[in-house]
Amino acid sequence: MPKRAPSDTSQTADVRERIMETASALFYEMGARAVGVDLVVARAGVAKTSLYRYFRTKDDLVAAFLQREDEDFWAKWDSVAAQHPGAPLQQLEAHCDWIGERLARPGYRGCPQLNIAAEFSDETHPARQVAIAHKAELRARLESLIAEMGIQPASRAAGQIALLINGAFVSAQILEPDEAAGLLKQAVKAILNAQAPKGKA
Amino acid sequence: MPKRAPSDTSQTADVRERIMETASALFYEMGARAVGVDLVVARAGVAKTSLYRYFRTKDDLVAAFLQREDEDFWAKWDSVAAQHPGAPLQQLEAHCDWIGERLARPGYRGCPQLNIAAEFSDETHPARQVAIAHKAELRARLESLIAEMGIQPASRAAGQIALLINGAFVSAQILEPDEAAGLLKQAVKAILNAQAPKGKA
DNA sequence: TCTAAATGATACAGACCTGTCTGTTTTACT
DNA sequence: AGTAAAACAGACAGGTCTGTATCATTTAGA
Repeated sequence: MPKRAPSDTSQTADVRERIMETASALFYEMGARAVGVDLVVARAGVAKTSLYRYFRTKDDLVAAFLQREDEDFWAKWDSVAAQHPGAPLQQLEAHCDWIGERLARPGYRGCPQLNIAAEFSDETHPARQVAIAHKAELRARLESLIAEMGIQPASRAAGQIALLINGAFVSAQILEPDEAAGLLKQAVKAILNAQAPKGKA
Repeated sequence: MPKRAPSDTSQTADVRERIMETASALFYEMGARAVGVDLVVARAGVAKTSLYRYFRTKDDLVAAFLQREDEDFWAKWDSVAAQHPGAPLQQLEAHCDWIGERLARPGYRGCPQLNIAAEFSDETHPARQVAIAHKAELRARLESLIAEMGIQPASRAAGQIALLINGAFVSAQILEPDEAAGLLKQAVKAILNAQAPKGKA
């Protein structure tokens, strides 16, 4: 008596992919430490042996979750940037817009990278490496955008805006979420205007 | 054979206080979920029964930890503010200074309130209430400082600076820590100048 | 000094966790 | 159709966790 018809519809999805999706949702919603592998496999409708075939340990699964979030984030970033080619200021504003949009989503619970970094203090944890790389990448992308605007030193303004973005991530769940979006955008403008040699806001 | 002489020196400290101090250090350093009560009592040199006499559950101990951090934070805030009576701008700058100093301390691992909020997703968790109240208090204090400066609307600039401060907290452990301090201070100035009707930076 | 409260030491219950093992069933490919 | 890989199902080991129960010991006050 199989619990599900063998060639059921819609469950043709890769087993690995189903595990990833379920684990991602659970880890983000409840925190990685609060979610056991038994819950993941139960929710995913998958055997525990399958999980451990694709992921050596639970820590690896957590790292894979962050890696996936990282890729999704930059894919979105790239697609938004592509809508304003050669216009760094418009790009930055557009990024603030979609990021701000996410902050106001129901169930928003902060930046996954920051949350996992808060949960796992061990510097050598595989997921922490992903988080650090992610934040370095954010910093680098902001810096090149700002350099494109002709603002000097680009590193300083980029760092300030990185502070603002990370601050918006963590503040959205503590303060009113829809407020953070507006604050972020206004503050970014203020930072840019303060540093710009030729202010053309 | 008692492991410690009964009236030993320096251990006359309250049992409850010894538990609080040990738990605070461990929770902050490793994360509350990663620290078991057995580790706390072992480090504190205290019986588990004593812990459960003063704290009904571990969650209560976590909440007490955050409460204590909250009180220490505002005590420091008040003492710094008292050094610049009637000078809100100097106060805000001084706050940026000591906060920036903390970010660069060895072993800095972010804002305890934000870390615990990231670890415990349950909205009803007692510690989460403390964290939310703490961040609301930060926002309120910033707002009154900025209103004192004559900047309108105070709420907006306060929100932007709250974003910056929270961003500095979480970014310090990801980026270079001593950099965050400078970025914070510069960015706060930029925000103030952008909003001030009469800029006297 | 006597007594009551506080503390210590430790075992324990019950639950949960990660990761493995075994054996069966389903899928996919030839 | 036949075969090998993949997936399922479920038990299980070994550990950790929270919270309680038991009993000895120490402290503090009358």
